[in-house]
Amino acid sequence: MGGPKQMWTPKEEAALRAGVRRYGTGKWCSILLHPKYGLALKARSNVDLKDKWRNLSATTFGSRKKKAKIAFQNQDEDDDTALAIVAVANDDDGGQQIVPASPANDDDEGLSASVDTFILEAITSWKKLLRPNKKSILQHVEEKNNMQPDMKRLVASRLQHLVNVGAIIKKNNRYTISPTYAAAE
Amino acid sequence: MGGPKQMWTPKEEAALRAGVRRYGTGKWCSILLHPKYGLALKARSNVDLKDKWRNLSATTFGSRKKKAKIAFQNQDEDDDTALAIVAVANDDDGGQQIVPASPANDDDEGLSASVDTFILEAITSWKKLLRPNKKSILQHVEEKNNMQPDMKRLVASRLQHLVNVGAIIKKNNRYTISPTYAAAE
DNA sequence: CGGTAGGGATAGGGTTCT
DNA sequence: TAGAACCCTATCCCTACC
Repeated sequence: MGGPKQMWTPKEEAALRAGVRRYGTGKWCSILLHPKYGLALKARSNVDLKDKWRNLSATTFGSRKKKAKIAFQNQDEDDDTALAIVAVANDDDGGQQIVPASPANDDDEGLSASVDTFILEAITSWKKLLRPNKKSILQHVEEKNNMQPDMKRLVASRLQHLVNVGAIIKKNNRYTISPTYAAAE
Repeated sequence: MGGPKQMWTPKEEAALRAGVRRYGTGKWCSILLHPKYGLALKARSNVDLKDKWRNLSATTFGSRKKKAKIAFQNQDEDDDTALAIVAVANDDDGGQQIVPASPANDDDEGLSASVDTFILEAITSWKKLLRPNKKSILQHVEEKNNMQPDMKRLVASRLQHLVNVGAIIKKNNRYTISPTYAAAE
């Protein structure tokens, strides 16, 4: 049987989110039949999709005590309220428009969103004392998102963007989550 | 609640080993449902069993620090001089067939079972003479079971499992049938 | 029989205590 | 520092219900 545990890749998550956007929840087989999403999710079953969606929902709306990354994952309807990152995170096949400051934005949907997520994740999950610098963040993102050689530029770009929108703060070349966002708690 | 730490007693460990021998790893609830083992382990949860088994495995085999996968691929030669813990208690529940539930690959349960048989066979046939080391056992199994290049890994894996379970004892890189286990047969 | 929802079990990483 | 016990939760599995 399959190995130990198949962790979901950012790409798969993106495909799932986009699929739910299009077909709604509970249409797992429909999502798998979609040419694009189905391709990205070819290693997953309908039950897998169901389980993963349950997870995403739980971490998004559930306990706010943990990692801040949960605050930046959004999926359902509009309500792209307080968090700027949310707007970026919601891309799907439906004609998108926002996608700010995305230099290397190609076909790959969800890439910027994933990068943003990982950047925030890197910052929030950093061990107590040290705050990550750009290199540390890049390393984290590359681990999570094993891909593209352009990743360096993309991370730098998204990092700058997140600072610009006030999601994170840069100080002495090190980054922290903006108190405003942390306050969302 | 959950006062201090509840250290595992030898009796509990024995029950766990016997349970794994009967049901295999990853069947923690099954072990707890067993009338006898469950009784001895009534203070433990399925997760406790899983955690304890992980600890036992870790201390029984390599205290090699690196990645488990690397260690797994490197176990060509004998190297570890660990003394297998054999606290196997009164597992008089009748001679149980050695069950599958291999740690690494459980692609074929019957295969693991037969490998176990050959391993035990190899050890017993050596009994009068020298106690076999891993290489000797591998050779025996390969003769009996002409096949797969994966056999090396499989034998090593099953060997570890049998030690874990208390069926055989490893000492100075050589193996013997556990007295307790031999008695049960 | 195929798909879904939900409960529950497991695996593996983290954390805490000694 | 390491090891044992325990916690957290993503993933996987099982069953009932259409």
